[in-house]
Amino acid sequence: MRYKKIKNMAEFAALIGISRPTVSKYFNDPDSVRPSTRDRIEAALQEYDYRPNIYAINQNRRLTKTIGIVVPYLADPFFAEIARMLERRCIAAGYTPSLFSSHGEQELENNILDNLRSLKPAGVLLAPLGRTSDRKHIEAFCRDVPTILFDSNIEGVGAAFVGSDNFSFVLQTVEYLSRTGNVPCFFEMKDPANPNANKRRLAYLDIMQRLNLPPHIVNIAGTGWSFEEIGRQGALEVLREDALPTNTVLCSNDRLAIGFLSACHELGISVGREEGCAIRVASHDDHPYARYTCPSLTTAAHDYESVADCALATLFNLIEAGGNLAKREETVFAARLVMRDSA
Amino acid sequence: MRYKKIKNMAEFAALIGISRPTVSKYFNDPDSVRPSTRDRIEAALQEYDYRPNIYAINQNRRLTKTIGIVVPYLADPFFAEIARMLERRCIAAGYTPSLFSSHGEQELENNILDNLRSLKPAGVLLAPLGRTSDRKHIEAFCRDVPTILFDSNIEGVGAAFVGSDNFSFVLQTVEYLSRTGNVPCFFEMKDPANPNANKRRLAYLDIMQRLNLPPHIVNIAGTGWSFEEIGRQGALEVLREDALPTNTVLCSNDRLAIGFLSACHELGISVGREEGCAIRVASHDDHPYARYTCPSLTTAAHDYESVADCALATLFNLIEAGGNLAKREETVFAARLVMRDSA
DNA sequence: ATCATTTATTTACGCGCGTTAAAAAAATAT
DNA sequence: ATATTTTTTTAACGCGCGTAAATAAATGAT
Repeated sequence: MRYKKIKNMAEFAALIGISRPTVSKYFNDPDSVRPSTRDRIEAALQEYDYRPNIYAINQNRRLTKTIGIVVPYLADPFFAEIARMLERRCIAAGYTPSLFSSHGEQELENNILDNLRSLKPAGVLLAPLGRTSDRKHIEAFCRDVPTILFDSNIEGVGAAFVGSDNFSFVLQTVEYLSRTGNVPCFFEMKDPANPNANKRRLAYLDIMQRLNLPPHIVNIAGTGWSFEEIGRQGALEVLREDALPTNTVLCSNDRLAIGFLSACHELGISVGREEGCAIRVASHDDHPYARYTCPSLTTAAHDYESVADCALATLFNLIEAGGNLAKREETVFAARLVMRDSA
Repeated sequence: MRYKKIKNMAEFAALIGISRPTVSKYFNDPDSVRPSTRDRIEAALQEYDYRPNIYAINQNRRLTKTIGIVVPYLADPFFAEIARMLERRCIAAGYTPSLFSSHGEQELENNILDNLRSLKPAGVLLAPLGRTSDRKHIEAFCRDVPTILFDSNIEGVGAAFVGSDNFSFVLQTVEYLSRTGNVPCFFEMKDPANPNANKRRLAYLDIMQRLNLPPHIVNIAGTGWSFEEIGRQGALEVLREDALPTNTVLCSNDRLAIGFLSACHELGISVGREEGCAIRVASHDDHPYARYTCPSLTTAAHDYESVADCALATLFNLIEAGGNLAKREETVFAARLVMRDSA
């Protein structure tokens, strides 16, 4: 490869004696030019190292090949994992993903959407902050950019929603726990930052009522996204005061449960479903680390793969349909109970 | 706010009766226009909702306000955490961060750099794949874009390197372990994907020699980035065969250790520094979850904050200096031994 | 009121590319 | 060789903005 840096398409085209529009056509679709021309361009591409400026392309194309992905908190392994799957699928489909984290803040979420608008993405996969989102802002964004919501629904916003069925999560864990032992209490933050927490509490209350069981909610203090530490502190407090209403704990999510298990270990409380264990702990999400807690965590798993597949399939439909779907569909996937050793 | 969408700066300028170059000047630096003009623009900004297209800006400005951040694997909480810190600091400094994950693949790393070039970022913070990086490609990129390497060094590439001192990590753990009990063996993947693994093994061998202690390396199989599972499988095998050369295990990194602890729990092997425990396990990184393993993991901690601060400070210097530093400095931060319960 | 200074406007060009319409050239068919 | 079809070239404009130079207007000092 000769070292001669080429700064734009005109220069590259001149160098090989082909007109710029033809080269432009080639990059849009290599099959749209005559084979002999294609060969000359591709030979030159080996020789010199030129790549069209993707942002200049995006500025001009009606339909770009960029897909925006926005999650509320990327340092949460759950979102890191789903983002990873989405990115890989985008790349496989010939798109360029662009990933953003709102870091749990409304202002950042708004900024990210404003910047995304400039990017003119073909479509956007947005997992909103949820309760703390700026609904109007997101609505305005969705009017301009084909957007699929995932993980956390905002009624009527975006062209579709794909996520997990919180009711199914709680139904399976509650049903399993109460069938195999004592009735679970529900362990959660009083003022949770993550979007699905409220739905899970409501599901818990609803299910307990249906099963004609007494609900017990254990609210712990704490704000922000450090769920493990919040769970641990909350658990230490509750356990020390012996304030647990039952010996079976259902945590709102796995990160709280990780903190809970850590607290139990510190206090020498044995956790598990086996004979002789003091308490059972279960949870929701099947967080990437749930397999590696001690004891391993019994939890209701997201169908990560299906959510990722469906979200992207829906987005591609939306893009092909020119940005509008006949009706706003909400697709939710049921949980899969993963029985491990903690309950 | 009136609903009237404004598509570009010219339209916005016309609407308020100010020339476009003046509006452009305002967005570059609000203080560069007369207060009365500034007020009119800002009043209009309340009224209508217009934001300049950041990618069009980047195409034209010599110095953009974008900073690229590239990490080898974002679903690894270590990288997620350092990326989070870097992003927040960029935003605080008035820059727009753009985050990318190489997903452990050379081809993706190369693509990301190619796209970043189009973005014309003011600077880039790159944590390369390391051994599996395409050195020439990264070198070529660094010639065009002011780049600071972090986490994993590539000799002579980039304007500077900021990271952690692997030798210091291993020195502290080995010293501590051998002082307080048996000599540690070194538990690692035979063919590790993460960049710092080799340096840690070499440091271990070096330190053991200096201390005149017999080195033992336990190599386990496995490829890819699922370190917890690899560590768990490896540990199960080694423990079942009773092939551990000593009762003290030093894992190359915390993720392997998490898997190791999980295996111990499965096999009913007690881990800890207390009397009566069968083995001790220590590790390196102070992974966000190291605090929550059972028992909590004794490890050598990265100085995340200092690495993030220094990497950005160096990058800002580089940017101010116009893209060239007098000499290529390598800054490494020492580890901090975090004594918890596992060793 | 006059002159000097600061700030704003006009005009025009550039960034790197997409896109279109008309004209020219090349390939294919007859 | 001629007519027909396909492909490429030429020329020109647009995207949304930065920037520079020349000119005009507003401000401040005297």
